[in-house]
Amino acid sequence: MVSDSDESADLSWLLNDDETQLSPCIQGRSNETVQDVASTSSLMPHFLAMGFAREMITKAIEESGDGNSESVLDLLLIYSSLDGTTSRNEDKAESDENRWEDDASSDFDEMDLELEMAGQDSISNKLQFLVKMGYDQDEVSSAIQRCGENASVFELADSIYAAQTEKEEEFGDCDPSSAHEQKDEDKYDPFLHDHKRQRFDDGASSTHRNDNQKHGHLKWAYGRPSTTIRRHEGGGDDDREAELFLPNSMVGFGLPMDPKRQLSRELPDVAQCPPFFYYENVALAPRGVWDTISRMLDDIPPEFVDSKYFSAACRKRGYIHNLPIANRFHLKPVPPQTILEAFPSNQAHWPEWDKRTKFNCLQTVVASSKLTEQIHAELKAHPNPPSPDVMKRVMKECRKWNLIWIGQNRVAPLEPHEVEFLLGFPRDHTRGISRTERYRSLGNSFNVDTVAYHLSVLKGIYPNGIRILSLFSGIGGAEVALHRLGIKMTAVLSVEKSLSNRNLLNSWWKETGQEGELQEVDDVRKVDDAILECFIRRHGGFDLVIGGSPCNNLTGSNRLHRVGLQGEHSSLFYHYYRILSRVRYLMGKH
DNA sequence: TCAAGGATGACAATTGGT
DNA sequence: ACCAATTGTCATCCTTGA
Repeated sequence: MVSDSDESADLSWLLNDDETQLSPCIQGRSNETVQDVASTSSLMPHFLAMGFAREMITKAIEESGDGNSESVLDLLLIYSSLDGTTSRNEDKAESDENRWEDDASSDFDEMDLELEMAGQDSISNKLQFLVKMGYDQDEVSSAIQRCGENASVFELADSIYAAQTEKEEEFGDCDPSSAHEQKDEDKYDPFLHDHKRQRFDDGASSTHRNDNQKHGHLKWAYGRPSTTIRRHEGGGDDDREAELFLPNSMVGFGLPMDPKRQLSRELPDVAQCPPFFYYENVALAPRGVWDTISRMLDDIPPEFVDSKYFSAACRKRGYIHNLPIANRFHLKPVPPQTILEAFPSNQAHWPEWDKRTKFNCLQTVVASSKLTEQIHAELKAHPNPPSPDVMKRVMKECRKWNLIWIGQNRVAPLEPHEVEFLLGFPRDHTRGISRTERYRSLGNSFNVDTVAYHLSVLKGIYPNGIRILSLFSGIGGAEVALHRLGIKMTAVLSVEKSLSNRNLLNSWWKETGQEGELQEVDDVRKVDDAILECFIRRHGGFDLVIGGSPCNNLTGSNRLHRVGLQGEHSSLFYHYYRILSRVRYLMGKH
């Protein structure tokens, strides 16, 4: 129930201490240029808070020349999208073997070298970066002219796409009469291109960026701590009901059974054109990560959802998408909502002092036998029920490792098929690969019921089938969700690095008798215009671009390399952005 | 395949001050 | 009673070396 009028209210109360610390930098952005040394040094904590490495920031500040925070950010994002490793510049002289494993990366390496040589010229950097991303050089040049030299790479990419859209309009590819319907969210037209682009057209990019930044906080109001919001909403009985909609309950735009769920929202103009896209990642990422992701994906605020409202296991995730949100429906049959409903046979051994009703997030690894044996030994040695101290220790491990009771005083991790069940996959979906692999692939996957709830709106829109680009497909959570929704997949381009996962998806595709064409690619970095254009020529385009990029460097479970979006794996997010941009451009061209 | 390995951030509860 | 600061509790799509 976060309406626009609420959002436009005074939001200074949303800013916590960390954010007030950032304000000098944000203010710095609103100035045309920030050249004094004091302001430049203030950029460091700002970008550190965004998750960039210190060396990378130092390099970016040096190379940006003018110390303008916006050009520094551009450089940082360019570095990040080139390679996650921040130390690579010191390693320049060394061999390249540990950087990219395949040929697809070689042009990025060249690009990096060129960046080195280009030195101070950030305009040239941007131009080269965008050309390397696949944009036409002339188009980039005119975009720089339109947006000004200070425009960020996002704005430039955005502007190029806008120009394409407008060109398309001139050729009459789009029916202007349908433009009147776009206000009506319930009648979302997936083929409606937006013509009223004015976000970056006046060239005052830095002030716009500033507005976007502030707006970002506005839109994130529902993502803030409930204590603050509750205070804001005032007292009375409404508080009880309001809690359902509060951010920390992570219900997104509302649950299926909730009559007061939000039914419409205002999407940025740029997001109101095909294809639909759906992006997923862990909700509890380091500070600033979702801000960056959101900024790159049309400034759409994430929909944070905990899958505990859809299954017997928690799964806190953020989803950024441009799907309509009215008329969502729940996948049938509705899965068991509690642990004991899911596994009734374990009730006999479940001690009454284990009050869990939901599992925590299902992870990629499970508890060792040593741990479960320790617990067994400890409980056996103590009276029943055990002392509060023992009880507390046991419960801590049970919660941490999602253990279930399989006998008197005996606990065990979930079996792979039980994890499949909890996540909404068919039984033995991952069978055939090693046990360890199964846990890892499942732990990295979607919760099918949650994703299907979001995707259910597509059923009415595409009665004849859907063409999808599935990035980071994994074991095919998106495909399974669409299949279970009864949405026919006429063509799928699936990108997944793991061979065993690709094999799984392939077998599932055949076993379930899919009539559509499944094309598999092994690396997002190999997805170029040629591949995309080939698919588009063959099938006419994409209806949905879906995927969740690696969370390895974002999740709290990673004790060693939780370094944020620029991490080795998580930086692949930028390829999601790149590919989505290319798909939009190429579809506009055809 | 197993076992061992903390840090970060959200939130609740508490404290301490006015 | 209120606000701010502090402390406590809890959860987290994991990596590495053996």
